[in-house]
Amino acid sequence: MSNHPLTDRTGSDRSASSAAFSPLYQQIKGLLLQSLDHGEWKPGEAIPSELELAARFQVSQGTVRKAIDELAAENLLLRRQGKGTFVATHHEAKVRFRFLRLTPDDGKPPVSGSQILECRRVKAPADIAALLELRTADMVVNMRRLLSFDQIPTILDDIWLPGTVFRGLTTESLARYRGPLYGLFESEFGVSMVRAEEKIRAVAATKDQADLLKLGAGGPLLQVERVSYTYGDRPMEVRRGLYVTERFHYKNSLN
Amino acid sequence: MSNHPLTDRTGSDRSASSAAFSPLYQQIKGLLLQSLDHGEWKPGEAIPSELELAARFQVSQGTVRKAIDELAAENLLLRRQGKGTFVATHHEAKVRFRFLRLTPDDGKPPVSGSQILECRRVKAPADIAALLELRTADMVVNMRRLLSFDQIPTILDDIWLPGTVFRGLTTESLARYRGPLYGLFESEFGVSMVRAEEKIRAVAATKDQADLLKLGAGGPLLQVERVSYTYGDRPMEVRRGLYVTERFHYKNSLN
DNA sequence: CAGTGGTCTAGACCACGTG
DNA sequence: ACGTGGTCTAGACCACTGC
Repeated sequence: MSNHPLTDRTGSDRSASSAAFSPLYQQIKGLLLQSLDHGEWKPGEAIPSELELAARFQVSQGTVRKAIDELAAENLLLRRQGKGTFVATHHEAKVRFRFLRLTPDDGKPPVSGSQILECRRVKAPADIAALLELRTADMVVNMRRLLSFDQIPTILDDIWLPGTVFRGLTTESLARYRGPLYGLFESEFGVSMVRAEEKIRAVAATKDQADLLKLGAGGPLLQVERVSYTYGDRPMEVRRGLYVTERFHYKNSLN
Repeated sequence: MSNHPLTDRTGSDRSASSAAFSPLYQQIKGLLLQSLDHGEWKPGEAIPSELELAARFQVSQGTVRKAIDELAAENLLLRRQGKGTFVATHHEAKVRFRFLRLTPDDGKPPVSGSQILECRRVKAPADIAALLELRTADMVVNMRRLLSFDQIPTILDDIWLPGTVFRGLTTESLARYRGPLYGLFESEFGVSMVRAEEKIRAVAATKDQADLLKLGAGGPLLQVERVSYTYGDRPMEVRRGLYVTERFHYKNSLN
């Protein structure tokens, strides 16, 4: 059988063993990613069945399956036997802790509350601009909030978002919203967070931080700097969090 | 075609849709895990080819492949096209940072040094015994060490190991050894660390800790409590590390 | 050139969820 | 009863490694 019409994967017709070789299922995966990015299927919705996709891309079901397998392994898609394959969403109880790794020491799920301290539009500081791949002249949304668990102030977040994407994000709209922030980003701004990188340090609380977190000044805090990415590894959020780790800890698994 | 002879996967011959259903490839995976655990193939060695394993287990190559795929995804096996499939080992430069997530801020790989402070055999304290699934009467090896990067003291480790498994581990044998500790565990004690769970906190340094780490007392430290597991999720190490995060940070990826 | 893992296909049957 | 994803098989061919 000759090469698949999708693309000539090797560069010449009959396997010249040349530069870039991309398996068919990777190309399918790329096409699926594009459809997800373009919003052809929204978070929470089902994508077409494997057989439909196989017909659409003119490949076998097995090849589509392998592409979907990888996207499911990366948590972009969710397979449900008998029902279909669904676009991952942050509007789900079980997914709530995919990005928040702070866990109560005693395991009891806490009652959480959020207080918006500030939300304004400013010119991007140099470090934030670099992380978000913007120019320093570009506008960003800067928001600060205090999260409490069981009424105890626990997380102080300082969040930066690209201004052109997150127009209309205000203290009021934030205060009205109940649920995870990434759910709001999905529904209101069409931004799906797909992956994040965190850098973690121990720092001493400043006076201001200590006051907000009801702590002694100089007390130890876990500093978590996060950059979150949408489809295509485009950075969409910088978040600097300060965690009080007296009744909670940051949980991580190593494989 | 009737059920596979390995086990009757459904409980009755013709799919009674009953309690426990385990796919064939999961059973194969279990058998491979057993062989790994029993040391049939040692770390760094190649396991038999997919076709050989298929013949041995009387299944198709595709089924063996799927079992191996999962073990490779869990980093227990390592596939190398054209060469074979190998048992993962901690004796490898590229695997050195699978468990150590502390990374230099500037990205330059540091020169590392290790100093053994103490190594003794004691009765297991209650908390350690619980984590290692031992009785408090059982003996454990307790070792403390100081790791330096670029001559700067950076990590203070307090390590606990089950005494029956790690006989003959002494300050001298540790001092002689160059390389990652988990490599030593593999070669000398036949213990492969396969997975670990970490709980991370920010704490203030005590006087003793500050002295060893050349820090001001009360300074912030990253406290990392790790439990490491071998095959079969058997806990084999408890490690309490204190990290200085001035020039280094703990790196984590969220998916 | 032979052997290994990697890709792709086609088809059969199973388990799950929903009418 | 039907459609979905999940398992299993058999066979062909490709890419990589080493003799």
